[in-house]
Amino acid sequence: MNVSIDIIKEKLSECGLKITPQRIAILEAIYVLNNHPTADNIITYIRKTHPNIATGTVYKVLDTLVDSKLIKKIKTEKDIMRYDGILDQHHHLFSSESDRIEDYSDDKLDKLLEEYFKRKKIPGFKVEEIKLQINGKFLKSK
Amino acid sequence: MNVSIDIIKEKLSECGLKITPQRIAILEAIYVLNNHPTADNIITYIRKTHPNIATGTVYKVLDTLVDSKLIKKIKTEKDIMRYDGILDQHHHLFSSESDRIEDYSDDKLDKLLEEYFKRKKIPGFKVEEIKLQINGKFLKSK
DNA sequence: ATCTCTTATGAGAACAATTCTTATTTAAGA
DNA sequence: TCTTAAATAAGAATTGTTCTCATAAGAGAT
Ligand SMILES: [Mn+2]
Ligand SMILES: [Mn+2]
Ligand SMILES: [Zn+2]
Ligand SMILES: [Zn+2]
Repeated sequence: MNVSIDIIKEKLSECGLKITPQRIAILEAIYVLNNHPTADNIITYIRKTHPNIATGTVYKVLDTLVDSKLIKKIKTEKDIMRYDGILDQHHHLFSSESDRIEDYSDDKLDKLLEEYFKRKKIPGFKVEEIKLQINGKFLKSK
Repeated sequence: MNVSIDIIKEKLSECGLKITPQRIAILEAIYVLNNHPTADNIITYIRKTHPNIATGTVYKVLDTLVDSKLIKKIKTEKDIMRYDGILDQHHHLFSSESDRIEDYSDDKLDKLLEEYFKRKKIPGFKVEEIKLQINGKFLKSK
């Protein structure tokens, strides 16, 4: 991902959020780190340039960004939250061997699912979003 | 769900696990509580009849049951693990307003996905399991 | 039924991720 | 520049979970 500081500022103010160095750093970290970082990944990253951002602030900002829909939380089986800066509809590949999570975009599949659920209603439930959780193994080499 | 103690014992020994009152109580609780209980839900439930099962034991047993594939963990956006005693392939409906999680089984959909991924290979990844995470709102009542 | 051995459990301390509290600082509009 | 509401730093507190270790209890062998 490649998002300039200016774009980040713009995103923040579009959401009616005050523009602070902490928020910029954290949102930028999520974009740079890309692969679904944990709060700790983000802290480690931003401390290199902003050594005095407090841990609590990072968690607070992450919450704010989630509430403002600038980022998303990812459901995992571990006691660690992970964050996603990519907002376009996509699914996730979860490694059954490691903590690796990769994006998987597939318009054709999304169409297929949309079609399917256009007919097949789920009684008593209003679908807002469908995400595939694809579990498996990544083959050799990164 | 309606599983007798005898069936539970059978399941345990099939997995080569010692049959203990704690394991029976916990597995039964998961079946009775049904809707994807937390460790705490399970503790509250079993304490009614087994007031002295230790908290640590419950977590230990849950781990064991997951390892033995008698139950499954459910990925959520919260810092609380949830467990599922239903092993047949099924998906989950996640409430965007509450912590409610309901099962959703759909053979036709599973067929469709299987078909789809028979052709469409994901490069560098070996799919083991595909689950839909269906987010939305439950409509009134229940 | 008893013995033996291994495994499971209870109690409570420890831990890691996250949240909360409070004094201080800062962004942004007036 | 002034004002004010909102954000942050620091560190304590909480929560869900894991760990440690002494004791208890399954289960196969006798
Ligand atoms: Mn935790
Ligand atoms: Mn926690
Ligand atoms: Zn993603
Ligand atoms: Zn389920």
